[in-house]
Amino acid sequence: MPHLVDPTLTRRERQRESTYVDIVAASRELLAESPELSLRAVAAKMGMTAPALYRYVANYQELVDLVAFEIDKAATLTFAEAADALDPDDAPGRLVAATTEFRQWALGNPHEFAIVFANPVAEAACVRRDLLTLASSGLLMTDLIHDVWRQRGFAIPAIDDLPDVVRASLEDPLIPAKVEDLAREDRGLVWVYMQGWTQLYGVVVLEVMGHMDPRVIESGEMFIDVIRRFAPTIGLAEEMPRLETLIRERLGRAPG
Amino acid sequence: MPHLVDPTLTRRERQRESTYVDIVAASRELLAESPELSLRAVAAKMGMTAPALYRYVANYQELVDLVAFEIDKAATLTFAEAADALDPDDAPGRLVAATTEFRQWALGNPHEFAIVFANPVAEAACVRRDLLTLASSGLLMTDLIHDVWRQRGFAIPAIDDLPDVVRASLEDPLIPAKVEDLAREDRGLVWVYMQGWTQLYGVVVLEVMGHMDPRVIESGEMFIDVIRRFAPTIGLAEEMPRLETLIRERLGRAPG
DNA sequence: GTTAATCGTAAACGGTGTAAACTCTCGTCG
DNA sequence: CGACGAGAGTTTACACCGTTTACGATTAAC
Repeated sequence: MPHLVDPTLTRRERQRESTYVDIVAASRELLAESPELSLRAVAAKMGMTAPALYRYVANYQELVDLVAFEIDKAATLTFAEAADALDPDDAPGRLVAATTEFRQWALGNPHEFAIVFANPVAEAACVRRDLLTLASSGLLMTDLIHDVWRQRGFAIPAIDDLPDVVRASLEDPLIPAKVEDLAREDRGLVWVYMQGWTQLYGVVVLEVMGHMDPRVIESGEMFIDVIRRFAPTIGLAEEMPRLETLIRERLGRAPG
Repeated sequence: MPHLVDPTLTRRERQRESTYVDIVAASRELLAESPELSLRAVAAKMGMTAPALYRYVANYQELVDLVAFEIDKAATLTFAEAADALDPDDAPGRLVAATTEFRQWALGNPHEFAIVFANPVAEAACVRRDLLTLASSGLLMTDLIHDVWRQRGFAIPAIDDLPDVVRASLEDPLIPAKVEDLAREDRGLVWVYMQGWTQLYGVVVLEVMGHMDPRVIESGEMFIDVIRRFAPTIGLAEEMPRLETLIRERLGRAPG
């Protein structure tokens, strides 16, 4: 949990911080009911008038970015928790637990998911400059895949076999990914991560947006199928039966 | 091209039809510039006042549905054209051409794509009762995969091996898929289709929404990678090198 | 040629994001 | 302590949005 009572901050600054927290809280309450997030409604929920919010965000988009960023941060925490419920030595289980939790969260909080996802991805590279490089679900996922690789040592593509533009993207990624502690010859792992992230995000988006047979969504069979098809890529083919039961346990739980 | 001048229609009815066409045209012009589609702007662009539009759609959502439906229809036509540019005997080439065209169109018309995609999928099961069961990109894609199967005869999952809920979904699909002319024991093909559609839609959404390294998007390498990884599922592993050059040719073309 | 459906208008209501000017409450400094 | 100035909030106002209502004009039909 971040900043309890940072004494280096003046009273006004602390008050301002807490107002930011209130803004996010009010926004998320509204999102729990309606898919539309309006600046005026947020202000009203906080007992303020709309123009007052302009002391905290420059415009509506910045409000959305702020909320999206904080949602991502908070959700990532729950994904990490799901992983931490398993043995640290069970990297595959941890990865699968986090991804399943991601899927369950998305289905249970479609509006929050939409605000993080449908956003043009700028995602608050501004406003609150603190904690910006931390959190973000992407970083967690890289970490988890990295752990699987360290424990199971699956084959990763040789970086020189990859297309030029991909290589450039791996050596200096513009997308959240913890990459610094990876030797150049191991950077192919990041490509694997991007492949996996694409698969995962792909199914989940389709499910949340309802672009799939409702019964298939409800059952989670397509989600499992995607994971099953991806498993061999990270050396988890043999372990898949065990992981599948692990997934199905989590699918039963009420999402959210 | 649909209905030239259907003489069974009275003059008023024809006028009304053409107004619908105008509405869609105006909407698409607006979408080409701004991501937001407003009923008032559509009316203004047509030289009408906003309330007049309520003679044609019951509310804003219905306008969106109408436009989304027509966009899907029109876009599907261009996908089909891309396929038809190839030899009818080359089902794999046709499939790949259509999917690549789909991707290029989505990237070139992100707002139109978003309106079709971000929509709760109800997608105008109303308003215009004509041509409703036709078109829809989904149907085209099922057809193309079906052709590949007929020509190449790849292995499809036995329907009885699939989870119950999936089987139910295949026997009576709620999602656009041409399925009637498929024997029960061949219905596993529909599952393959759903898998492929999930993969395709997944990458494209990520690319359009910008949730990927811009350089990777620009190059299309992740798109190609997804197709390459899916190819074996429909028996196209050996043919993939040829298909890949086919894709790359299309990627060069300006999207839109 | 009258009638009635159709298509359009203007006016209005409540909602939105946003800008400007103003007020009040503080923390700071002389 | 008292003045000052920054900060946080208000009110007012504007332009835009979806939507409803009441009212004209056109036009097809009897």
